Amino acid sequence: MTDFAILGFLMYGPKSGYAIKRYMAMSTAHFYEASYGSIYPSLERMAEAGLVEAERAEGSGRLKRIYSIKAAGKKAFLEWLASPLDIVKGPSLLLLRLFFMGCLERGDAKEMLARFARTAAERKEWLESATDDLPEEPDFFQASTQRFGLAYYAFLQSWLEGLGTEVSASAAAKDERSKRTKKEGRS
Amino acid sequence: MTDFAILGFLMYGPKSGYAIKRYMAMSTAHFYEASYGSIYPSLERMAEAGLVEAERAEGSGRLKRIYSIKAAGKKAFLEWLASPLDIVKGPSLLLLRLFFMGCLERGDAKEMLARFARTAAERKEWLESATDDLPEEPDFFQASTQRFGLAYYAFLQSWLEGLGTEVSASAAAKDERSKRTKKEGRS
DNA sequence: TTATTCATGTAATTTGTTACATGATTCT
DNA sequence: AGAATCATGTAACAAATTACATGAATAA
Repeated sequence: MTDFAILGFLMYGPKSGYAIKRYMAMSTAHFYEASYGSIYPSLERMAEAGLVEAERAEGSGRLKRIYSIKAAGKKAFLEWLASPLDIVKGPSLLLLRLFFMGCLERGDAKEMLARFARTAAERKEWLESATDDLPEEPDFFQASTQRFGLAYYAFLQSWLEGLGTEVSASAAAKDERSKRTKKEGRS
Repeated sequence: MTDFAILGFLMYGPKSGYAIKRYMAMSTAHFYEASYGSIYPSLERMAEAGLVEAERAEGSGRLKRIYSIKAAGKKAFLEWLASPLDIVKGPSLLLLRLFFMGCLERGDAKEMLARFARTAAERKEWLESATDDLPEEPDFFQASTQRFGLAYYAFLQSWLEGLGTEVSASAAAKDERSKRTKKEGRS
């Protein structure tokens, strides 16, 4: 995946490995980010494979590689972009937790749901305020990933809150039932 | 993560590695699944660490290990369950694609969005029909992961469709503008 | 009897992170 | 002069997948 993400950034112009990482941090951090430990080796591999080429920056004593995407790289990237996508691949930490929450007491479970909902709200706020220092104006689709994030966190928050009230409601219903049972037992 | 998922399944009773995999396929497949290559080594590791214990199934010639969770395992599992969670960790293939869709022609992009929306709808249908052969009645939270899946795919589908119509609308607006400009140019 | 399902395991590979090492350049 | 940022890279480790190898039990 790293390879294609890097190629994608290079589609918008030549960049150094360092710059690619900076771009990621500013624009895709909420759904994708790579470390130097994967960026530099990936660039080297792709240079060997002829997908990108490095230009040693002129003058300066220390090596400084500016990579640009080559025709083969563009082809590979566009093929990847158009290839079928298994839309929700990858494990969901959140759902895995949720799946096992029956192992907790109801009170603890409710608290956790509330905490998750709060986290979703916080992430949303963070994303709202993080529209700041983008290098260039994001294009329509780049901006849409931001908007997706906002919509998704909102969805998540309300869903988790809904689940929390359901848990309360079912607890109340259970209390109701057991009260009635006791009464009937006494009568 | 594998370790905790496995411990979670063992919380509901002793199981073989094979059975754990089967359970995953039937109940958590849409957000988490592990391979034998991670399940068996994980069980072995955890047995060494005293989190689980294996019982060789009686009689049968071939070895067959039924694992049960021990006190230390329960403790570790419950700690994990209650630990703070970075709610949306992990890269999103979908958003990465979306981010770079400006590299495509508008028509191709629209088509891709439509395809993604269709995939979401299909996943939803698949999930609806996959409520079939669960081993036991899922509890409230287990069932809620299923419901989350349905709600999420619905959200995804409508969001993607909305984005598609936005693309069309902006294309139409652009056409409008250029038409007007031409007219004004002529007048 | 033959195919399928049950059942366990390993080796190679993939893919990535973390932590470290190094040094140039620019701002204060 | 010193701190922060720019900049590249590697080695150790982690986590998991894929493909393979093996064989017992059971259903057709």
